[in-house]
Parts: sequence; structure tokens; C-alpha cells
Amino acid sequence: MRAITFTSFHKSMSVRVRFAPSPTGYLHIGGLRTALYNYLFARHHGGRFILRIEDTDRTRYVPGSVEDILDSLRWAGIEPDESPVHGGPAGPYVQSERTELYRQHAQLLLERGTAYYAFDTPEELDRMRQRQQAAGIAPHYDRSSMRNQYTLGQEETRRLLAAGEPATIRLKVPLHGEVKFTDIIRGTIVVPCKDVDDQILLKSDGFPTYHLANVVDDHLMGITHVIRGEEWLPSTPKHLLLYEAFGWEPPAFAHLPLLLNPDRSKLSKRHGDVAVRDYIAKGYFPEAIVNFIALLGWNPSADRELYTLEELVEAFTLERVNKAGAVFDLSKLEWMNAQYLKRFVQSDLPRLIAQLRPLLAERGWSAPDIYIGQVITLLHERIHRLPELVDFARYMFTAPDYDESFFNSVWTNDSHTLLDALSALIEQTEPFTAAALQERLSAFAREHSLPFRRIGTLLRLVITGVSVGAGMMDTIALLGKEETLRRIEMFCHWVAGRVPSSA
RNA sequence: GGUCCCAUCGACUAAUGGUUAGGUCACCACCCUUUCAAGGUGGCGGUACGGGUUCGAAUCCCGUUGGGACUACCA
Repeated sequence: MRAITFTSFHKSMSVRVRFAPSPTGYLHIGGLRTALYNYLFARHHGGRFILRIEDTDRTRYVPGSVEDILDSLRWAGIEPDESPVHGGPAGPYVQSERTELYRQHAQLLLERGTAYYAFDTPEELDRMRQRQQAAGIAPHYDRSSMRNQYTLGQEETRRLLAAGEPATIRLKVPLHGEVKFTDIIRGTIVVPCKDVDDQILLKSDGFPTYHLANVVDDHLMGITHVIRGEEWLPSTPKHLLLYEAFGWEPPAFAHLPLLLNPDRSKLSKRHGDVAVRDYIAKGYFPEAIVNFIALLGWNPSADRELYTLEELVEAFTLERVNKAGAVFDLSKLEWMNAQYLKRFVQSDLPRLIAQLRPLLAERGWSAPDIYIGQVITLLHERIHRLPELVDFARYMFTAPDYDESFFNSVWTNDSHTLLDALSALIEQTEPFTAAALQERLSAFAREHSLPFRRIGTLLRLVITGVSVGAGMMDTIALLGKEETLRRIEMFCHWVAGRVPSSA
């Protein structure tokens, strides 16, 4: 009984990690978290973070994906040290530009006797699997009965190859023994060799599969720690066997818990947005997204929720990464984004103005930056994401729409008289500040034994048209005397127009 | 089906053999209040189950149950 034991090596050499997505569409939020953890680990240890594009399946390639991945990473503030666009000493960083390398390495394995040619067609493999399933056995490539260099013999193999017969190269997995390794997050994992399939390494089109390309590149690029999603855990024994087949020392492995849908299945479209692009479009702050996903599966243990990227780098260790999957809970993200919104209103209003201005322009609205900034400051505590302001604060940029049910609940027979009095009061108020307005209107309310609520609500209806918003005095002060009086007038016209003279 | 992984409030998590099992989100109530928020205070709510080991178990071991991933000439 042979046992192959792989001990993870924590070399004194500097850390090199990589994020290796496939360009099959927009960057997934789960992919961003994987990239983030790699980045945090690299920065924490003063190492390097590498982006490698794994585009060995040409049929799944989606144009524009690489740009989206790069843009999304940059947006999140996790810039690679080495990548197809940043360059670096271990390039090229795109697998389709390294195909010759994989062929050479597959050849090397052939020579070492740890890989072999197979000539089975997809149909034959299908039938094999069906037979096995019918017999109640786990589907497995059966090296002893299928068409490969062992069953066909050297001569026939050479002949088929010379004749240009489509051939794949498979890994020769030992029949006995076990693969044992230590995952930094999960501890010791043991898998019997008999449960490891003779994985195809080189496809008949000459391109490598993920397994070959991944192992070859990780070795050639000097990757010290493979930090990837849990979905790769079952194929790790294959990779370890590959390292051994090459005679290479494997990197350390850390398999991250999955990001989950509310039903605890692997996070997918269907349940909502999964592309980083979607979250950018919805106006989430990169700081909030990074903070939020960092805490999905990892926690520095302090009773604290808000961390800057620098603070995450400082605190990050793989040892504290959880084993169990984490549900992506949108409501907590919303809360966190609101926290950052409050923070940025204090620290970086110009940034918020720059973000909001184009959204207002889409509606055909414009205003001076100073005014936009004042509106953001006035209303930001009522929203979670800045783009919500376009609807929430529409009356600050254009004439109000009067909400019918709000109108019906507020407007009474004597409202007109009250409104006339308020109008006169507002006109006389000088300076036109929230405090001055408050003082005058409060005094008026006292004199006439009116609850202030009555005044505030009536003005809210007349000035904004909707029942929710910031404090009315602040709102009126910001709108200005002229605009306020104009709106009272507008409202009166509207009321006159809508009542079909019944009295 | 097979292999592997996982299991603390509804969600994210802390507690790494000794705590009344802590914090955050969500939810509820109250305070504040011209609306809605924000903020403050309080509340609801959990160690999946069963066996061990131990003076003592959320924590270690075994089993059960449940969930997930993987099982392609995809990654």
C-alpha cells in the first residue's frame, strides 16, 4: 500500500498568489471575494498578487470579459501586481498564449510514464459511463478496457498518432494508495487514489484542460499559496498527483467557503445580482462591497463591522477563514453601504456630487455642485445608495408631483386659509434660514393653538408633494424663498384645477 | 448513486475545554420627532440530534440527520 503525502510548504520565499478567472462573462461577486482574499493575503505578507486568465476553453470565451475583470478589480481597489496588462516576469499571463508550454509538459509526462494517450470518442466515453451507471458503479475512466495506449499497444498507438487520429492525454493515476494533504482552512484531507479519475490533461484539440494548465502555470509562476473556491477541493488530489508526476513541490492550498443564495445553494443568478458590474451599476461603493464580502467567511474577531482595505490587509489571516459557506445577505450590504454614505458625506462630498450629477442629467436635471451637495447632505440618511436620491429627492430638482393619498389625508376645507397665512409668514422671513422659519412658524402655531404637526405636514404636501423627506424647515430653506413661494402658488393652481367646482 | 466538505440566533459571525453563549444586520417595542429616516435604549432569537471522553463540551471523538460542492475532451 503506497501512501503519497504532501505536506504544504511554507517557504521563507516571498508569497506569490494568483486569481485565475475564466473569461466567460462578467466577473462574479464570488470571484471578487476570491480575488480579494488573495490580495489581502499577498499584501499582508508583502507578497505579490497575480492575475492569470484561464481561457483554455475557446467555446466558452466571451469577448470583453477580460476587460470587465480588470475594470471590476480596479474599481474594488485590488490592482494586480502582475497580469496581462500589468506585465511581469512570469508572463504571458493568458493561457491561450502558453499552449506550447502545456503540450511540452504533457509530453514530459508521457516520457515519464505518468500520462498516456487515449483515443476514445466522446460517444464511447458516454457509453462507458452509461454502462457503469447501470451497473451501479461510480463513473470512472476504465484504463483497462478503453482505447488507449495500454490496451492498444505501442505499435498501434504510434500508428493512430501518425494517422492523425484524435487523441487525448490522460493522467495515469495510481490504482492503489491515497492522496493526503493539508488544507490551510480545512486541515487534513485524505482521498483514496481509486476515487481519483484518470483526468484528461490535453484535449484532442491540443488545448490543455484546467487541471494541466493550472498546475503547470502555478509551478512556473512560482505560486506559493493556492487560495480558491471550495468547488476545487474535490479536484485537488488530481492536482497533487500532477505535481508528483512532474516531480514538483506543490504549493499550499486553502479552499474558501462558498458564497450562498438564501436557500444555501451556490450563489447564482436566479436569486439576484451576481456580477460585480451589477453592483457598480446600482451605485454601491467599492469600499462597502469590499468590506462586506471580506466579512463573508472571515472575521478578525473584533466586535466591529467597518474596515478599510488597509485595515483588512493588516488583520487578514487564512487561519481565521471559516469552513462553512456564507449566505449573501443583501440587507446587511444595504446597511453597510449606508454607513459608508454617511462617512463620505462627512469626508468626501465632491465624490458623491460627481457620482450623482450624471444620474440627474439622465433625467434632464441639473444644478450647481454646491446645491447638489446640500441636497445629498440633507437627505442621505433616508437612503442606502446614492442613486436612490434621484427618485427620493426629485422634488429638489424639479416641480413636485402631488401624491393623491397624501393630499387626501392632509388637505381639508380650512387648509387654504392656513396656507395663505403661512405664505405670508414665509415671505416675511428674513434671513431665510431653517432656524428663522422654525421660530416664526412655531410662534404662529402657538398663537393659533395649532399643533406644529399641522403646519409641517401641510407645507410638506405643498412644497414636496410626498409624505416622506427631511425636516421641512431645512427643505424650505434650501429651496429658497422664491422657489418656495412659487411652489405654493403652483399648488394652489393645481388644487383649483382638480376640484370640479362642487361648492 | 459515489467521493469530498460543512453544521452557533432568520442572516453574517465571536467564544479554539470553564462566559448568564457576545456583537452586527433584519425584525419588534420605546425614546427622540413636523413626515420618513438616522441616532439612542430595550427586546425577540442559537450551539441540528444521539452517544461517548472529561470534574467540566458549542469546542475533542463516534454515529445519525441535514445541507453543499464535485462527479465533462467546462472552469
